[in-house]
Amino acid sequence: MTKKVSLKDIAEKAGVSVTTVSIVLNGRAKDMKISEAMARKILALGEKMNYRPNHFAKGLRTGKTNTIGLIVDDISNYFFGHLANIVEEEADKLGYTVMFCSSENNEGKSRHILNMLVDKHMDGYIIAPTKAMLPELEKLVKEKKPAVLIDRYYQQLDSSYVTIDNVNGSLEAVNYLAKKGYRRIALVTNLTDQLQMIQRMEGYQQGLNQNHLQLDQQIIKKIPFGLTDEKVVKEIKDFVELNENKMDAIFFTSNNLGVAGLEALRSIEKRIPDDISVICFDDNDLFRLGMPGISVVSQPIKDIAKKAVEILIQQINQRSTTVEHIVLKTVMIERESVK
Amino acid sequence: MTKKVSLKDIAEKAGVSVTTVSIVLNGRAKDMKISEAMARKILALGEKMNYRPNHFAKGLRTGKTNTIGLIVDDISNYFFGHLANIVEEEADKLGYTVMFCSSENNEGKSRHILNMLVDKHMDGYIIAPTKAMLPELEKLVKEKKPAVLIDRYYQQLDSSYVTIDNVNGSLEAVNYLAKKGYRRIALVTNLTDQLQMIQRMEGYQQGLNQNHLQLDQQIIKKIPFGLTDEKVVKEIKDFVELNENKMDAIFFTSNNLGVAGLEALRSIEKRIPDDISVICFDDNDLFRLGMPGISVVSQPIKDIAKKAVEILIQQINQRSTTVEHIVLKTVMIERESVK
DNA sequence: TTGAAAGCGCTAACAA
DNA sequence: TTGTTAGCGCTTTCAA
Repeated sequence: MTKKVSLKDIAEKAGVSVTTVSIVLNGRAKDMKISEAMARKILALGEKMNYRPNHFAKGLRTGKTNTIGLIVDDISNYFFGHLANIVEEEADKLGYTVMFCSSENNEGKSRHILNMLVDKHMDGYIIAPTKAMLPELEKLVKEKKPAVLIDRYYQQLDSSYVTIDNVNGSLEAVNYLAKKGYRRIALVTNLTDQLQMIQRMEGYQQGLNQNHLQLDQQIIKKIPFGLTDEKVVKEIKDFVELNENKMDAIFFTSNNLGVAGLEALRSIEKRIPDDISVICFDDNDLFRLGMPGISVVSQPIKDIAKKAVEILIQQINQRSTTVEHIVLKTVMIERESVK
Repeated sequence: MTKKVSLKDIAEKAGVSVTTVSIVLNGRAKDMKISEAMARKILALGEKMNYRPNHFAKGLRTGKTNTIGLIVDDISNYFFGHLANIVEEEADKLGYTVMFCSSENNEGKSRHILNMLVDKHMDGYIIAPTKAMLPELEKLVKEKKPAVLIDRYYQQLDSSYVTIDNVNGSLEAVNYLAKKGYRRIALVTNLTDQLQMIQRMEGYQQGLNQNHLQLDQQIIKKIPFGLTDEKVVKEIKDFVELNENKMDAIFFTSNNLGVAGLEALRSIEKRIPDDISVICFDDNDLFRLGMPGISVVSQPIKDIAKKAVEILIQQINQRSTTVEHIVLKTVMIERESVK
């Protein structure tokens, strides 16, 4: 009862060799021309004895784990949490479980967790990459390990990825504000060289250009990663207070920044949209249901996740080496934060 | 370069046996009285050759995976996402990775994922249990596999758990409303026999009693699990519209219900707190920063997660069989949703 | 149509 | 202080 049932146990009971049992239990009875009767008997026995294959042994032989590794910035973040949810759901349908790690956008941890996952022989990886992972990622790519990047990618890395059109998303946001007559559109983003942020910044600049607005460094705030939530709020608060007469709208380039931004604005009693208008990259419950609702550039999270899993599993199964670059569209959702 | 380095490779290079290498690389050189020089040499070689132990082989021998399984309702949920984040962080500090699955409060999936995790030999489990898992859980407990339940537990299961004082949390919420003069406090909860919900219901009833209020089934709504978000909103909307003159406040017993509730109330243009007051079990960004802020009974998510990991790892390491029952306190946070 | 045997990489008992 | 060896449970030649 308590002892684990192995192939050998079944083989003994059935009076056959482990080989035969292995073949049958792996559904290759037909291929190997095992007799119907034998196959049925073994299958029944496996069922009855509640045989569960030993993944270690299997893995040791085959190198397969049926596990995919997921690395995100922070699983408690709205975007990544929802993404992880779909990834797990899709993976589960295909018989995979997922191991997740949060990089926390932290150099040390980034490197370390990817190594950890590689050591544990994931069959494939879905990764929101970090600069510190680059060497490891290059190794993965060189060894043709299945991997799909999400949210951002690195040009020098010849790897599949699924992202969104960040430039255009930002551009739309700025155009939208400009059309409403805003001329002094502030930007709150992260201090980083991660591509998605660079691109959102790029879209912002293009937007200003298209609308003949001057880029003003004074109303651009870049917040480093790794600060506590309170710190971020404080930074934004100080930034707005210092420059309030120089801005009439603020564009937050992420979920997190937007949430912190709302908190900051509230703390200095700025009313949205009366005192200042707000728009944000990424959606969440607060933006959707808070008063006022916050206009956003939303990402198709479900599609991103599904596509990433799809591509990854394809790579795993067929060892297809075609590198896929998927760029999905964002959707502007107008709410009440811009008047 | 591309070939994996094994103990044997190192042994050959060092001119010793694999045993010696194994011992040294596992940090047991001192115990086994391996000579300093030898140890240093092997260590250096391991480093240089970039040795990475094969987890399959190790697992096959030792049964250890250095992985813990985490089962939550839904990783994209605020409560569980934040919980998972801390679990992963704490586990990582101790050299463990975490495999997560969302049960989605779905019978079939519940059973299936627990089996999947067991098959993959997690060293331990942190589980928000579901009724469908009960047989499997009993087996786990009987076999003394390290496991800690969170959020809820089952009386018949002699297992460690970390929860909060749900009864008292609800009681405080009702008392708070009653003190403010509310007499017709509606309840929106889930149709389930999960303990945390039963207890929150219990606290609600006690609260009514203590304040000499009548329990009125008409203003109690129990929403089944598994509905789409839209469906939940619809249910709440209908419920409120049908009974609006019978209620002056609503108590939502979870995060999800609260969010859906706000959406429902907005859709029928009920103003909080002018038309109706609202209080919710669980906190989140929307409640904290939305206008108006929603008063909540908040859970100490960090403490729950940390405690769960702590207990679990203790069990894993010392195979301590002492079953621990931790019940943490909730904190009422007053905001503007009750006037 | 089935079986014997090797071996994946590691650890631990036992020997030396 | 170090080495020999068996074996964890499985898959896969190769042989029968």
